[in-house]
Amino acid sequence: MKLATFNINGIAARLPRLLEWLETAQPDVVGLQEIKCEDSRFPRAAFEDLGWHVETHGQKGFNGVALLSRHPLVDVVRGLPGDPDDEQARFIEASVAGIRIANLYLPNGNPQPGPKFTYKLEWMDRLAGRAMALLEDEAPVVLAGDWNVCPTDADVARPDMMADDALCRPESRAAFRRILTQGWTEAIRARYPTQTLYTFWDYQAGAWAKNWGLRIDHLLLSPAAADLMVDAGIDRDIRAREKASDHVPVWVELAPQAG
DNA sequence: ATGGTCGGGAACCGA
Repeated sequence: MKLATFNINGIAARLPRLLEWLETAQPDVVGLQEIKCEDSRFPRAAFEDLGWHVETHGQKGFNGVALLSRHPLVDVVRGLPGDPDDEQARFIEASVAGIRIANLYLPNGNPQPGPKFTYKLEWMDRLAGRAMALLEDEAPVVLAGDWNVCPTDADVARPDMMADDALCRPESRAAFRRILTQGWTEAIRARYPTQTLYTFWDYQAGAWAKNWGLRIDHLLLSPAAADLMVDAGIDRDIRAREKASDHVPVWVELAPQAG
């Protein structure tokens, strides 16, 4: 079972690139972030005609997440539990083939300090609560998404330039570590402990050409899921394509479950 | 060159 996360930065602009990548990468489940459209405007048929199951949680213009799956998606939860007043579409969760997957688009938090940074930290605190609850699940669990957190300076090409950025602030990193230490395994760092790896390159200032990247898209595995991990990777090359997203897909391959 | 690049959606905001 291959599970992936991909911030596509607008489904309307990215549909051809996304379909290409699905064809070549052959994932079983994909968490998309920044679909940037209402549910009614998501091009469901483009995926359903190819055999995908589709669940969306969108909003007009910004944010928005979706799940694509080769197998049926059941027990869908839309919105991060814990704050009924939160109107931002950043979280969708479902079960597929005995695995629970939460797909998240964590708030960016810039500029910091400020209300957006406060919202980011509140959102991470709420996510920590949901993550803790999910660890009680009998199924293997994967927390997938654009976390908008560089866990360490090794995940930042230009740490000096990013020191005051909400993606790198000690408060953001501490909140990320608090979730990790509940018992989650970060798939890419487990698979590649010391490699310099990025998942995002800004459109500005020739960041891709200079490899000024950030590693902010992560897959966190519950202990049961980590036991099943056979491989993980970052599909870096598609960043070079015309009309590419500023993020690239990150994936993990889990072995079939016993029994 | 005191900007630079995208996407959404129709003037700017978000990243």
